[in-house]
Amino acid sequence: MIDEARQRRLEAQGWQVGTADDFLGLSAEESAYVDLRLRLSDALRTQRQRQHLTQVELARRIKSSQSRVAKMEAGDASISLDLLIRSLFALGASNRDLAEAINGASATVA
Amino acid sequence: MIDEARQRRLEAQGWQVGTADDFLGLSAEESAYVDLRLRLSDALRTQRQRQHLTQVELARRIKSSQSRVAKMEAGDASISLDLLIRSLFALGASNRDLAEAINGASATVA
DNA sequence: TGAGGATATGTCGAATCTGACATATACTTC
DNA sequence: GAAGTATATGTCAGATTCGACATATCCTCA
Repeated sequence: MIDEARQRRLEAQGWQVGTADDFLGLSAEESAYVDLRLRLSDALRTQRQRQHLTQVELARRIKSSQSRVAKMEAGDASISLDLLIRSLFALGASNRDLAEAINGASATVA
Repeated sequence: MIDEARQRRLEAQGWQVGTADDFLGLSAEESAYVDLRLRLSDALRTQRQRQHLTQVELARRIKSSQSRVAKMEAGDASISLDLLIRSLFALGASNRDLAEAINGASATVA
């Protein structure tokens, strides 16, 4: 079942999903927001790997740490959209690239 | 001169631009980031007005305050992309809408 | 003129996010 | 299986962003 896998991934990333408001109870805004984060996470990892950079190298470039980069790519809840988007720009992404990452292929799990 | 007007707007919004690194010295990442914020600000105001909502009403909807909404629309530096994007979603924006706001008409001043 | 609604600006303590670091796990290559 | 390299996870103090509130400015209409 798709939703189970997705819920597991979301919960692993620190989203409170399973309690009072069951997963399917996420409001449209909430799920749009979470989905956006996953898309950007994926885009970040893809771009970094495409450029043959290690997490350490990217971290240095954005004046952050390897652990932050790992968390960005994992979709960790402690990472802001600001940091994700700044990082994509640091990898040379344009507005067009960003728009494509947001609007392109689904970030859905499984 | 375009850049003067833009610099004034940026400085008014709290970006440190005029000191050591002159405006034209903003790195590609920095100006992409600032430009993105302006685009989202504009999109937010446009969408709010299109829906005939006051700042107070939007604030209530996103569980924030009128002053935050005003600052969002002003491109104030104390506002995160997270809040801006969450607000757009709260106004019913889709990923496609968001992508268009990011990739569409320039947010350049004057 | 002035009352009322909408928006702008400044400030605050609380909440969230940050970089850094330590440490763990995973995968090669020897 | 040790050493080396890459990535993942947990924690923390300091920085940033938050909602809320007070207050100011700007319109419009009577």
